[in-house]
Order: sequence, then structure tokens, then C-alpha cells
Amino acid sequence: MQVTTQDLTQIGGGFRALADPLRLQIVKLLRSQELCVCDICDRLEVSQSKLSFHLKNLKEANLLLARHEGRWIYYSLNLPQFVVLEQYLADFSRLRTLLPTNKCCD
Amino acid sequence: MQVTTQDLTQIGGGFRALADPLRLQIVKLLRSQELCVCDICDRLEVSQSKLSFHLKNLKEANLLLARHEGRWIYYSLNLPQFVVLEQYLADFSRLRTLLPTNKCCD
DNA sequence: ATAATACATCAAAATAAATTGATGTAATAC
DNA sequence: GTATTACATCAATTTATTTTGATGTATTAT
Repeated sequence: MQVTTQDLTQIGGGFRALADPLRLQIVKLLRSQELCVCDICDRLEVSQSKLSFHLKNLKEANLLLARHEGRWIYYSLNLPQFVVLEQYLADFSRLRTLLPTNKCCD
Repeated sequence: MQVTTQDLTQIGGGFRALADPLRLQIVKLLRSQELCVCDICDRLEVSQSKLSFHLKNLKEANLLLARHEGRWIYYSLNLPQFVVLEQYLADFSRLRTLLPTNKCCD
């Protein structure tokens, strides 16, 4: 498996987006259904501007989709991007077959 | 699938550790074999104290193992923890079967 | 014992991310 | 039209993370 620097920024951006407790709560909420901002706000008891910041963050990492309808915006998970990150990690666990030990400086 | 807050901190910590380009480079390097700090230093052309900081970071997220031998410390991937993160993400992609749409405020 | 190597840790400075409260915008309601 | 609702965005502050250079510790070499 070749991992380019390009990939690493993509992947790293995804992990960074998931590296926050509130954002994890958001994706947890969206596991069951899409929700509009005000619903997420209510359920997580968080200010609207704060939520907006974190939604943007997840959206820019390509982990969320936004669907505009009337004056609401419904956010949902962008599952293919979750798969991308999953795959990156899955490629590690395939190494489970013994990794060689090494000798330094000889 | 029940996801507890406990899990989320565990998971979040893992993602946070992977949310940095240098740390991603480190795990990339360690994919093929364990390495001592000085080897990683050389290959990534990064200062020793900086590297030490990031190794600690990954180790605290339980993603690396350290093996002391003489005056060297060999770092390697802790694959089971990669699996934990992979599984968390895999549980999302199992949702691929249509997520319901929602109506806000009705 | 002294010196050198391989690392960790610490404190200060630099950088980045998150929070807050205010303001902006677009859509609908009246 | 004005008002209201549902959001985004902005600037200022707060907080967290990263980087740097110096110092500390343990191990081996001489």
C-alpha cells in the first residue's frame, strides 16, 4: 500500500475533525438520522454559533453533507468518507502478521 | 451499537493523536518495522525533542509500544488500538443502508 | 571516574483551535 | 413592507497544542 503525502493530509484532516468530543457527539447523533441545526443545538445544549463552527469543521473534512430545505439545513453523515478513514486504519490491522524487529545503528 | 462517553474519549484521543501530519508520518514509517528514536529522527529529519513529544503523544493514545533495549528505545505500532479505531468507523459504514430523512420542528 | 550516546522532560515562545457575543443573510410569516 | 426564524460569519478572547533550546537521566564506552 502506497500512502502519499496528499492522502495523509486528507486522512489527517478527517482524524482531526473527529478529534473533538463535541464533534464526536454530533456524528453520534447523526448516526440515526439527518437533523437540522436547531435540532442538534437543542439535543446537545450548545450555542448555535459554537455548533455552526463545529459543523463547518466536520463538513470541511468531508464527513458531513448539508441539505438545504426552506430555511432549514439538514446535516447528515457522508458515509463514504467514513469508509475512507476506516480503510486507512484497516490497512494497518492487516499487518497483524508479525512485524520484524530491528537493530539500530549497526 | 451503544457508544458510551467513556468510549468517545478513548476514541477521540486516538483520532486526536492521528490528527497531525508528523504523527501520521511516524506511524507510516512504523508500518514496516519497529524503529529506535534516532532512526526515526534521521528519516523524518526532525529534532529529537520534537520527535519525543510526538512519540509520547502517540504512546499516550495507546497507538505505539516502546521496547527498551540497552540505551535504545524501539517504537512499534500497537495494532489492537488501530483496530479499535477502525471498528468505530466500520460501525458507521454499516449504516450505508439508507438513513431516514427528517422533518424539523413539526 | 569521565565522556559520549540515546533518549526524556521542562519552561518559554510561537502557533493553532475553540468559545463568546455581536452582526449578517436568506427564507418565510404577517 | 416589517418581523421572525434559522442559520453563517466575524472579531476578540480564551484555551490548547506545538516548537525550540536547554537541561536531566540512564546506559555504555574508555
